[in-house]
Amino acid sequence: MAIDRKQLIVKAATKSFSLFGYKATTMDQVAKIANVGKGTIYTFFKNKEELFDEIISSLIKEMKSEAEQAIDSERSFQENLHRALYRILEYRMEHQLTIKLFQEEREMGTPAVLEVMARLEKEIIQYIAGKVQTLGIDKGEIKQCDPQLTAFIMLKLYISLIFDWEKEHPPLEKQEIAELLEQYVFKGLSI
Amino acid sequence: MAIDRKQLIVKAATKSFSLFGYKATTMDQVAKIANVGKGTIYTFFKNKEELFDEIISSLIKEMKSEAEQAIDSERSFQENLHRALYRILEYRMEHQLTIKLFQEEREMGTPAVLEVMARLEKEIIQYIAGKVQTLGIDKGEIKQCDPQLTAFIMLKLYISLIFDWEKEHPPLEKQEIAELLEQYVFKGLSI
DNA sequence: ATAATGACTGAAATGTTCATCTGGTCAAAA
DNA sequence: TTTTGACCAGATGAACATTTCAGTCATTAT
Repeated sequence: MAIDRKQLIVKAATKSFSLFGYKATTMDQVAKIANVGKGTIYTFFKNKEELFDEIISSLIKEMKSEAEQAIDSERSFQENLHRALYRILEYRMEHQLTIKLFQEEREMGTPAVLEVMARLEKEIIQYIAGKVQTLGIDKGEIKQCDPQLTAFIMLKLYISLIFDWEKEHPPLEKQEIAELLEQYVFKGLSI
Repeated sequence: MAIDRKQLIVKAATKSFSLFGYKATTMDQVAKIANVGKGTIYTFFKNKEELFDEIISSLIKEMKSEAEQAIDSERSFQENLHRALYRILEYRMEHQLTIKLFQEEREMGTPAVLEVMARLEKEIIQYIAGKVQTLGIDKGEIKQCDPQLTAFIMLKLYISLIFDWEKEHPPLEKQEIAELLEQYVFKGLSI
């Protein structure tokens, strides 16, 4: 069977988006890296944005899978929530694609990138909200609360503590953040 | 005695910054509104940025004064913290100058504005941290905790709940935010 | 004397022009 | 039927021209 051209294209595009960002990646460039004609890309994807979206969907899937691996049914809900959130934000800090896109969002405000980053955040909150419901509320580990709002607050809190705090102060260790989560959120939520 | 030219200039500049933002305000414009020669401005202020800084210093003073008025020694620390923070963010939403500058920060990223907004945030955190120490810790109303970190978390939490949450959901009422503060932070801090 | 002024200056921002680039198409080739 | 790259219209940005503006200082007013 012939080589899987679609996969070649996706790989090439991922590489280029990671290296140069969304805007600075040209379809000619993607075609060249993938060793296909430019027209071929358009037999698999309606346009540049759809190609981008498909890559982001994979990214989201992988992030969820990473978070899922961080969860350990032997541990408490609180520990697991911390581990999942921390894993997600670590993932964001470790991967060239998310770093580049985050930078492009702040520095250039490319609309397609803004859109996609909003979707990413929404999906993370959705995922965390699910865990708050199933691991926290359903299992009786925490009080009744709005899972959406709780997930939203948790994510914002983590982003503030990891990314904003260190703009003016020495960065917080993973352990310190876990303790803050305990101190500020769980003492209020636990039964 | 002759008219107070310095005050005229400050008033004119405040008006222009509020209406057009920092970048779009010209010194000629300020001079014209103030009915003084442009050179006169430079007898009172070294440059445009120093004039801006003086106006921001007044703004900070007024914000603190507003917050101070919201605090009522009869009430609990928790209530007072909520009232002070909410008052500060209300102030930011109500005043043309802060609205305009916030917009200029996001949309244009004018360096002088970024700088000044960072100072504003720092001063708010400093102020709140002081209240956490004197009203909370010293009076024994809450546990020992890092006042800086607590103030930082509180402010970020409030900004998220007031400004970010409503990007995707119906806005939260003042009362709801107070309850979230109670639920997520105070249950963990109170003795 | 001192205080106030606004015409002036150079640097930086902005507008304009035009050649190049790029997302997307489609007729031809494989 | 699938793949391709030459082609097109609109977007982009480099190069240059023009305007704007923060800040100065010689002159004027008090």
